[in-house]
Amino acid sequence: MIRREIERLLNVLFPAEKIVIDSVPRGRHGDYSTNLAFLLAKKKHASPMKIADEIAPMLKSPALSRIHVEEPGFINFEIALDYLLKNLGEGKLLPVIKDRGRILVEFVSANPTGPINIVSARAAAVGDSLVRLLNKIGYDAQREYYVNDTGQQAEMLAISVARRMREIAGEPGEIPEHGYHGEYLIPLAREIIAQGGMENARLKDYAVNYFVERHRETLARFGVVFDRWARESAVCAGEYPETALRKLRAAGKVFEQDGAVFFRATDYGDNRDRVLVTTDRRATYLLNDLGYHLHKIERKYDRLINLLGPDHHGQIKGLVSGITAMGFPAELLEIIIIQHVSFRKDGRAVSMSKRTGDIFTLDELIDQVPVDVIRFFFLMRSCSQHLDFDIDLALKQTDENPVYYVQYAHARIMSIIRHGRQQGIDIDAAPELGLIEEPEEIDLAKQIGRFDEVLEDSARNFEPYQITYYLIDLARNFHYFYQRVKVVTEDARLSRARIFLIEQAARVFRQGLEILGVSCPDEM
RNA sequence: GCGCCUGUAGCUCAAACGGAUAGAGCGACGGGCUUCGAACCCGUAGGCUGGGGGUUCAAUUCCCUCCAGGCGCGCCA
Repeated sequence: MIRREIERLLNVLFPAEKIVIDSVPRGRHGDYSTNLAFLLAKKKHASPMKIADEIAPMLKSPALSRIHVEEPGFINFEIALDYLLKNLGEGKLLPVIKDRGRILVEFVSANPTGPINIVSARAAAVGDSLVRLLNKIGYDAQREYYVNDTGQQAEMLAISVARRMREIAGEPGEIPEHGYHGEYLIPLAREIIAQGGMENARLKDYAVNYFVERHRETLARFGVVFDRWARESAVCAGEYPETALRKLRAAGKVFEQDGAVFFRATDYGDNRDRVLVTTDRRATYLLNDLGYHLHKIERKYDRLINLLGPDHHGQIKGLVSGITAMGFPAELLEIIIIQHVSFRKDGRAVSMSKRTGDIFTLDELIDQVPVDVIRFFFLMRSCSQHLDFDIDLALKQTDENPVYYVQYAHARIMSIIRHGRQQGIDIDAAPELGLIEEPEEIDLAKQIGRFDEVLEDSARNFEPYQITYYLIDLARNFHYFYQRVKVVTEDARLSRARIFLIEQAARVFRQGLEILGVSCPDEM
């Protein structure tokens, strides 16, 4: 909340500059600093120090107690504690700005041909938290799941299931090489047999729906509920792919070659042109996907965000250039690649290939590790980082496990407040904020006041992990504070003021963990 | 071969848009409970940020190049 105040202050005076506000390194004076003097120095051909000295006296705000200049030209700002505490008291914790816009986040979208694997699970955690975050700060964000229920994959699924059914009946039958070999098809095959079997076309739909339902259940166990399950078949039925093709053709970006229809993706920097319609007149995945995105755009979102697995980065160029070619701004679509998860158990890497059937599914993971821990671990890394998931560490209920570290801080606060109440502290009385003056208290208050900045940054970068880091850091800060400052003492007024402070910390833990989709118990 | 991602302490990772002395956790070593929850806290050791060049007042961050690892390069999805 302070940073925004400084931004406002500087923007009024220097609206043309691209001002950066940083936090000041530890051991130096101040809380925030700006590079403004360096920017102006270049234009005015003066020394940054001189300019900083000129600007500093012009800056005045109730949010700032002190402004001073440091070599080689930084302007440092110190937070006015009374302003900070007063704002915390008024509940200004979240950077809520009304009507920021409508955002659609599409994620997981696992093919309905088998269980949800670990990379998709990570996407589920990230996507869900992203939506929670965006909604919390004033966007209208929704979760969407795209079901690829047409094309060769679905056919192959039906064939594989049929083979499994024959196998159960005692007839020999190999599953084709590109079919699905996983044993997870066996229960489905039995289910269909129990219903007296069914012809091929119905079997395909049945199998697809079976997995869509499994996915829905698994994700619900994981705490992720989608607002909408879009079907590729429905998109096709609505003739969206045809419309996409027409738009591309109108833009002059379509040509025919060897009996197939191509999109001139190379015009947009792709390394080759992409097939839209095959020689046997079938729409490719790209064309259907472009149609699907037309469908999204038609629903009037200000922003479309897609989370994709690392093996899909090859298709980004095609999709983005297609959207651009159809006449939509490239910024409309934001694609985030969620990098791989390598998974270790008993010091051994576990393979996740769907083809071999040696799969580590989200369900299996949830069976072994608490959902709180899984989600927290998935949100501890930037999406662009490969993630090492150590299941042995995840299972530890000790201080090594950061989830409990954060939850413990909150439980501890709630315990102190209970204790305070027992000691007769009037929790409902207005706190005298002026009594807060110990350095540990001030540090804690300042860090609490940064929550809104973390949410802003996190939302701008689409990286919920920044919140995770912040919460761990806040927990550390609180535990340190706790060790040095006694909250509940004989001094009732002081106790009340300190309880106010830790109440604010507890609020941040609750809000933050809620965004991560992790529980926040009062006792543990 | 082309494209994307990654390389920071023994291990796992931070450091948004270039900013000041590169920070945490785990592991190692040494301390701290008659006091609000020790699932906690404090201290010490540990770094040519993969190598080399460049741009800049300022580079872990941007550019070039090399090295190493991961992934992707179908008229599959």
